[in-house]
Amino acid sequence: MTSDTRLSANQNLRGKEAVLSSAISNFYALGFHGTSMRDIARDSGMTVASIYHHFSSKQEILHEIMITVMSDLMSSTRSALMAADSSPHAQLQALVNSWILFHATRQADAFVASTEIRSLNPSGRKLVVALRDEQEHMFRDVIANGVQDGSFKTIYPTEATRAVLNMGASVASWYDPRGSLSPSDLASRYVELAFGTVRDATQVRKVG
Amino acid sequence: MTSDTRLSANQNLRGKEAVLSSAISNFYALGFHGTSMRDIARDSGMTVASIYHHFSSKQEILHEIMITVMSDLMSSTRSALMAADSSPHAQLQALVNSWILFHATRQADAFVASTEIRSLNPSGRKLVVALRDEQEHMFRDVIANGVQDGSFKTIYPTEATRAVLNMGASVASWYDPRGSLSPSDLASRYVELAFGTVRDATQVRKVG
DNA sequence: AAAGCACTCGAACGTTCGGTAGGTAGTGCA
DNA sequence: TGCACTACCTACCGAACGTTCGAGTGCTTT
Repeated sequence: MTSDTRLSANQNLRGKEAVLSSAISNFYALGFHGTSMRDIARDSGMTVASIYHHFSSKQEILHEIMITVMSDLMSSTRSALMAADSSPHAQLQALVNSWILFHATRQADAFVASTEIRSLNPSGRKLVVALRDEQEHMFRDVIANGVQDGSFKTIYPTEATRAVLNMGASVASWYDPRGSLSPSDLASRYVELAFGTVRDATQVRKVG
Repeated sequence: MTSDTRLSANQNLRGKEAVLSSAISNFYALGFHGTSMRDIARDSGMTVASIYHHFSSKQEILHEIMITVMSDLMSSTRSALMAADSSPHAQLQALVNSWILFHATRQADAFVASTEIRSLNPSGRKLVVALRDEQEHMFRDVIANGVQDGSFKTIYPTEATRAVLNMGASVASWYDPRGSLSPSDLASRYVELAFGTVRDATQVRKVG
């Protein structure tokens, strides 16, 4: 019943999960290097020494967060893609929709995953960059297919891909869930923006 | 003549400028909290104590960098806007073009300015956020004008504005100047992407 | 020649950092 | 009852942190 108003919802978690939750909210607010083990300990209701029972280093905490979040993101978009029918239009819609939903509903996770890649050590970075590249390929392939079958008209598919990915990722840094726009409303707007960048002239053709 | 290959081009600078240059390349690579005063000192060819003759704190170094870069960015876009003719189409083109040129040619500056806002103390942050808001208004006004006079067809001008700003800002984090695409080539492609998000159907109309 | 000033330095300050040694309480199982 | 194991603790470590001090050094102005 009694709850102290802390950084975020780490209250009822125990052990590893409490550490991860606290670490994410601290990394989100202060960055990896701006967060101390004492910060993480305080918000997880543990001592620093206890954290080292679950993790061998601060770096390992970041590593686990990054891998988890990137994997979740990948499986979200992948399953959205598989649920969609095979037209490039439907596929891009599904991808962008799930991409925005993720970045709007798991803001801290997504923000940390995209900004703290440089704080990983070389081996961890290599792994995470590979995951990110795989993710980018998913979008690029769908857009390339759409260009090939004439669904999309863009002559810059590479830049369009990156633009779609980046405009969506930025959502994590400014979206305010207390505002009037729900995550799924936002997602449908970004689907339209994405179609704009690949010049899928939905609305224009609808009129004619 | 003799030059040691260091992090970047801080070699021939003296005093304050050497400190700022070194600080920017270090903040770019390691982040504000990941950079120590000793790092900055090493790459500026000074001792730590000497830095404190020019700046009262590490925080003040960041503050000066942020204000300078944001002001430069604002005056770049402002003068591009003033040089363009008054049509929303020409004005958005001018804005996006200068926006991308800035983020592609001054990558470290732009990246630090956009990622380290949270590392500023409250008063500095307030100031920088105000500059950023003013910058956003420049874009929003041009897009709003275009919607009003029928040049642009988007029904989500607010999201389109943010998308244009964010996809452009991300350029600083991935653009490789050694690649085949020059900053101005990249800029012209992003101009097209931006028109796509506001549904200015340039190419469609050109055909008819 | 002297005084003032901008600039730089080596050497340290107190504090906080990531991480560790060693112990205690509780649980499950033989 | 005794052993192994998980989960957590108090107390502490050496190293690195941002910052300061007092002492030069070399121009410029008088």
